[in-house]
Amino acid sequence: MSQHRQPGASGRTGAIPALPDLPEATVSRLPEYLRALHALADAGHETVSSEGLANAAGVNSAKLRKDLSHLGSYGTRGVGYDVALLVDQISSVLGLTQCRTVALVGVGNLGHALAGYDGFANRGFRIAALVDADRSRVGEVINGLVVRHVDELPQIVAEESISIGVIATPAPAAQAVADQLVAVGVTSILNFAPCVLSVPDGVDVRKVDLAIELQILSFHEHRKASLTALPATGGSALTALPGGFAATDTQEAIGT
Amino acid sequence: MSQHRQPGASGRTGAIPALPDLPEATVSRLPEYLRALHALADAGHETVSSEGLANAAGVNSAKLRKDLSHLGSYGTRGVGYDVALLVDQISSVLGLTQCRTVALVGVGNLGHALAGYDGFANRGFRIAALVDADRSRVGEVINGLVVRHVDELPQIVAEESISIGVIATPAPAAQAVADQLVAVGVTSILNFAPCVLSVPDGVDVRKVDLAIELQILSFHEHRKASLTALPATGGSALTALPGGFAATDTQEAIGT
DNA sequence: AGGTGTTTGTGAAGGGGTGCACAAATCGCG
DNA sequence: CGCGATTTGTGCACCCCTTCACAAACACCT
Repeated sequence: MSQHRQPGASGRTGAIPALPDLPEATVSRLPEYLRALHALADAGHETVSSEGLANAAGVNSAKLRKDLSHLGSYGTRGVGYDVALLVDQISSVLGLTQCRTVALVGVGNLGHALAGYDGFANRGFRIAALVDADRSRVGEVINGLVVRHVDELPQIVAEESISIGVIATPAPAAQAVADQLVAVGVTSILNFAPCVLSVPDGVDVRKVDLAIELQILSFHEHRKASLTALPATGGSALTALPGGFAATDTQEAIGT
Repeated sequence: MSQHRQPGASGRTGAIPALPDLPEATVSRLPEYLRALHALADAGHETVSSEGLANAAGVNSAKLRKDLSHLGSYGTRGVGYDVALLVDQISSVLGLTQCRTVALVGVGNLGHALAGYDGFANRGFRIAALVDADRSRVGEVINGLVVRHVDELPQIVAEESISIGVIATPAPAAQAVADQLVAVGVTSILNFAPCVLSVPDGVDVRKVDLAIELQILSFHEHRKASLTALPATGGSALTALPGGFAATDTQEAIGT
């Protein structure tokens, strides 16, 4: 967090949704709750207890209740939460009531897969434009979309109201692409390139680095191997590896 | 963290590496430091100051120093850190001195891209096996590897010493695949399927959900739009939110 | 209506992470 | 050899987050 929000700045009662200024940790878990709720709705459940939803989302039930309490009181004591109501509430808070359009830059190996990934459309995102800096790829059709040149970004943003830019280029090209996205008014970027982007204030960048995830797993694997190789100091339960970060913080990040 | 380690259990001086029991937040940042260090080494730098490395990794310099201090004192006051030495140290701590082999399950859209992603090989990981449950895909050659059936996992693990399993299947199939991986002895899983996996203690699962990242961005986008629509109570700066959270987080991992 | 059982919402305690600010340590130079 | 400049390593205070535990609230049954 680069800066803390000033304490009273969000009070502002009277506005339409009255933004509750959610803790960042809560925001990062809301999408997981939403996914679990959709699954429960598909399974026919009309209400869920905090315990049930917490299990489906892989978190502690107390944590779930506190998270939801930040959105307001949408549960009924003795009964639980109304699934449909909660879906609407969380969707609204996340800004998913309107379908958000995404521009994807870089149609290499990874970009190709992202362009065809159906997990986006299922959850309220529409890839509206494919862009690449390599003119030899311009014109190629992927999943019904024509690849356009990165220089056309201004027109593209004018045509479709792009709200998020996804960077799937090689690392050396990423910063230039980010600059171009910012220049045409994009204020949210999802970066798959393994490098740090520098952007002006007001622009959000989230980074996903597939290799980093593997390296973190490698660390734990390494540690587990070292421990089991030791003659067991005094604790006998080393085989079970009580240690654990097993499924907790894991099982949901990107949390960390 | 599902459980805390008992206070004195890790002291155990005398073992070969003397595992320092790193904070989880530090572990999630080490890969980013490693990437930045490689870039610096390629650029010809032999030493870096904490300030320089922190900038390259997108973190605070004090945080970086504290993180590195957990590994031991490998810096020289008044000079900085030896790049090559630090690369070796971090690689060693992360267990990257040996090349780790990965089995990838699910060669659909996403799996296909992961199989061809060169970011893995570059950083010490080798995809040693491609596996799918769909027999119509078995035999297909991707990036020089033949797709094999998931039932062959026992033989595959016997041939290659698999240390990490990557699940890139649709959500409904993920749990069954995880069970099979665990059954053949895999204790680290990277899960791209949008669902919660349940695994026994001792098995680490990290989850990467591309749609969740977009939803988190959507929230901030939504909030920014609501705020700018307001007459601005007092705060004008919206804060870029460059920092992030553990694992897959903003501008640095996942993160978390 | 009243009692009982269930579940939410939250106060409070504790742990962990972050960042400031400074002392200790090292280098280079006169 | 001593001094100043530079940079690391870390004690400390603060803040956020997590978790426990419990009172308040609601539904259902008799």
